[in-house]
Amino acid sequence: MSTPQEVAPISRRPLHEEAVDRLRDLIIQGRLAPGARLNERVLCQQLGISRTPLREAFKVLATEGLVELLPNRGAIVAGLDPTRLEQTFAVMGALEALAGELACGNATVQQLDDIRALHYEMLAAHARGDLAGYFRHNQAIHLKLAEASGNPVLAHAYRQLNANVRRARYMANLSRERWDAAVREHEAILSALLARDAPRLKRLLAEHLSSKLASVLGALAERAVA
Amino acid sequence: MSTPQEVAPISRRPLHEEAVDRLRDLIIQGRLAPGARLNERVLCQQLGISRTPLREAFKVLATEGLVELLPNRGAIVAGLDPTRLEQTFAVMGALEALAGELACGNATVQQLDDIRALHYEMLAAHARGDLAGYFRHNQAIHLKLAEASGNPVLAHAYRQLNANVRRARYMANLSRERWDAAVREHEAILSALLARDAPRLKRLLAEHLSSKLASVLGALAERAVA
DNA sequence: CCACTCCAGATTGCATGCAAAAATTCCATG
DNA sequence: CATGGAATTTTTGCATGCAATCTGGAGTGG
Repeated sequence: MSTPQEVAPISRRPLHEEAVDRLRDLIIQGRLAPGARLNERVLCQQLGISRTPLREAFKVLATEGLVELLPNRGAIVAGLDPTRLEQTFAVMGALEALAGELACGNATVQQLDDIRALHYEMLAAHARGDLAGYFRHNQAIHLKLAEASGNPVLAHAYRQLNANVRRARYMANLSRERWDAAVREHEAILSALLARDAPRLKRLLAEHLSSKLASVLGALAERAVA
Repeated sequence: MSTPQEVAPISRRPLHEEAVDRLRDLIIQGRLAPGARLNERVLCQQLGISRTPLREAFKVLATEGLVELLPNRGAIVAGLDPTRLEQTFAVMGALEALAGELACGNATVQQLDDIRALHYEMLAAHARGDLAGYFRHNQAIHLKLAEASGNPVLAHAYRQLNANVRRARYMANLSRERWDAAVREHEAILSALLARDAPRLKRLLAEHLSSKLASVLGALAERAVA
């Protein structure tokens, strides 16, 4: 067996990839608000690149559903209405259920250990009241779970949908109660995963997702009023 | 209710979109074989466009998983190995199950009628022995089912994964037996959908997909040997 | 006061140019 | 004859230029 990844680690990334990652982060973090116009010249200067790679990045982000391309009128950050968010959660639910089921059968011990480690780091962030750190580790856990399914197609689809969920997350401030509850849910999820108890894991993941949706929608509604 | 689509039908599409569609069709139909190098200059001439929109199309197709970008070395058509295909089918299964369930609840009478009409057109193609026409209507039915879920996010994810399945379909010649069986399966699926019997529909869709996978894998293996 | 037209500036879509990287050819050498 | 490597050609990555389109506003007529 060869090691195809290791042979060429010294490679400068193309500018358009860098641009995609930078812009995606900006959108997810809400620093580029939904509906905001993406002026090519301005972004070119801010990113220090020319229009060609930037426009390529727009096309990629449009395919991912994070920006909307208006022909002859440029690009805007895609909107994020509650309806669309609910629809996204419904699909995420189906994917996460499958991921959990497969992970119970396919996850390596190494992967379970990784997830366990991330779980404790997440608990640490929670104890510290470090919301950003909590989000980061939380995301990492869910992503690792998708990867532990052993199905890269599934993991890829999950990651792509997840971008819009993360966006909502950044907008919606977590209440302390909901935060504590989420941590408890994660405890149960981890325990089911480590026991490789697929039916229980699927149920817990569905409940967790449903609580998350309710929380995000609630916070989003508050923000809409304010 | 307004008719937002009707207001601006007279719009020339951007060249890069046209290029994406053309290239995607070429890849799905196998006219651009897996692993084939995509030379920019050659394709520019064939499509009659310049390199800029073509390169933008490459980025989009790479995000869709149909082409692979090799930094500084151009683009190639993504490979299509049986493992990856199985993984894709697993995800499709989860999505189709959800789509079927939602469609039973949400499909409009109009949508059901559309699907029924497509079904009979598919039967006509089958009777005629018109394989291409059969595939086309078959695809349309599955896509309409995803749309009838009322969840556009789901429909979009389904469509994207479907590209690679269609690719395999084009490569794998259907046996007469399998073709007849598929038609019978579709009869049952349609009946369950019209009865809005979600549990039965989900089961039938899963069986149908599983048969399809077996058929495609079998044909692919034969081709690999030959 | 409103609506409508037309013009100037700004912005996008696409083509092309140029430098860097890769592929290929060709020749020299063991 | 195989092999290594340097020069040449090809190809890619990015920047920029130009034409088409859009936006905003001033001016005119209703």
